[in-house]
Amino acid sequence: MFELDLRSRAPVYEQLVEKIKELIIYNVLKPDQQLPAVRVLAGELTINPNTIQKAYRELEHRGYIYSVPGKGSFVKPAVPGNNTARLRALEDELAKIVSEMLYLGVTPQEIITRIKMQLPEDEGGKRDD
Amino acid sequence: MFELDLRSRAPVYEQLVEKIKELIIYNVLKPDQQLPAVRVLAGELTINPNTIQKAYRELEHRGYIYSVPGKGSFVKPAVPGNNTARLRALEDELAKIVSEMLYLGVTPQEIITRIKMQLPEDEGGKRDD
Amino acid sequence: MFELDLRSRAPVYEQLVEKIKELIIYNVLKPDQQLPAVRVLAGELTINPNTIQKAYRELEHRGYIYSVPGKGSFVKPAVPGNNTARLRALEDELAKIVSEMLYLGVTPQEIITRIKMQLPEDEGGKRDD
Amino acid sequence: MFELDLRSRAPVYEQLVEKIKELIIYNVLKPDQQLPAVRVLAGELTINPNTIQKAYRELEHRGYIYSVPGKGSFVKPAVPGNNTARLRALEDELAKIVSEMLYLGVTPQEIITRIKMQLPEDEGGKRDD
DNA sequence: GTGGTCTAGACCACG
DNA sequence: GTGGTCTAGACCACA
Repeated sequence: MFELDLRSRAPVYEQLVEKIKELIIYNVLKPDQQLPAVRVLAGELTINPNTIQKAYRELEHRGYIYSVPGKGSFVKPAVPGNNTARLRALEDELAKIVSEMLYLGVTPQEIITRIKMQLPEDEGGKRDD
Repeated sequence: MFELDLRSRAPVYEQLVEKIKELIIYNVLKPDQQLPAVRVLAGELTINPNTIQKAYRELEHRGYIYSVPGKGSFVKPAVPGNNTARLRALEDELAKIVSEMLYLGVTPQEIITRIKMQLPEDEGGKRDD
Repeated sequence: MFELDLRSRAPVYEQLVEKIKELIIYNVLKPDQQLPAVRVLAGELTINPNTIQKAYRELEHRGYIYSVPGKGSFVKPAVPGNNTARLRALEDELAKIVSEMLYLGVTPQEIITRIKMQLPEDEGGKRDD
Repeated sequence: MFELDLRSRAPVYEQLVEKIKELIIYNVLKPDQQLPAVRVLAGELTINPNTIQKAYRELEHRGYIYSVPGKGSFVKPAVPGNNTARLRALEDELAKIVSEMLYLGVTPQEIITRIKMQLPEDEGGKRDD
């Protein structure tokens, strides 16, 4: 499914949160799809089940998944317009990154160009699903 | 100068690093400008001088400031074109943020518009110095 | 493991950095081998654990080791071809040393001979691992 | 005569010692040649005369210059065969550098080649004087 | 048990 | 007066 870097300073559970969050954002894990069971994933990654559980708990807390007791954990569908707080945080981060690129000497045109490369075409603007 | 969140999970010295880095990137602290003395800043923020020093040393390692023993700590002028590694990291972060904004329902046009608002105008677009 | 000179002008943590770096370079400490725990080494050398940690962090910054919180500190395998800056610095040092040897009356042949003695043989010249 | 980096972490007097030592080693300052007077050099470099004096004292201590009270400081001629201690130290440094180059992936042939480039021709082996 | 953070307080070198 | 070093000792997160 993905790989962990056990040498990283980042705690394993944090890496898990980030990886799974990415899979959700990139639409690899679809809305309402079930996540691997804690013990299964723990077996595959050969890490402690408690660590998986901590990651799932954190993802639930951040609003990316929901858990049904006795059933498992599932991807929570994004509700457009209901995440103004998160969006504001993202804009702050984006502002910081853009500022740092300017500070490092990247021209405004360059920045726009690089961002456009990461966006889907204007016509339709479909994501891969 | 700025505020710290002593209850945050992030270490105090890391918060310091981030805050000061922002002040440098946003050009509030100009190149070669002297930073507050270790003991002075420690007094203002009511934290231990060692913590300030740890932050300053970290900033020095990351290339944002330089410290001269007996003289003080100063903002290091950026050297354009000498930070390819940092730029690659920034692009990765940027890609992740853009993806998450798309995931949350922001349209590509919106994203471009908001970024352009943060860029200086092409004609005479100097930053505040 | 090694000895420190507490009366030296060089800070204790710097001496530690140099000694450990040597052990890594001379392949006494092998890649991914675990270093002594901070508290253990502090006990053996009868110096403060914070001083050890400062040395370890410095070694991490310089790319010789990596530390995983809760796990320990380990020797970082060298990545050939990714250290042009360090290599340039080494060549400068080398030039200075060679010049001083010439100044002190050592002949060029002597210098070459002594260096060759330190190099592994071309055929089967493996270092001790 | 030369330049100092007032932004460097290295103390000014240490930089002076290194620079002057280099000038002697590279034979720019010839044996028994008089060094600039303390106050003159202090004026040229716009630093404190005490700093110059400290550097001169250090150079005298290390055997590179000698001072005649009331006359000034002069370059001390090197006496071949009378510096075994210094030579041993240089060989240690050289061994360390060679080891680090090997560690960083430079081949033995490369190392020999680079050192030979810094040596005068075998025939005669004259230095620029 | 590991590395990491933080404090309180002393001492040093530099200019 | 500046940054830097070091100690002693407490507490925390992670796995």
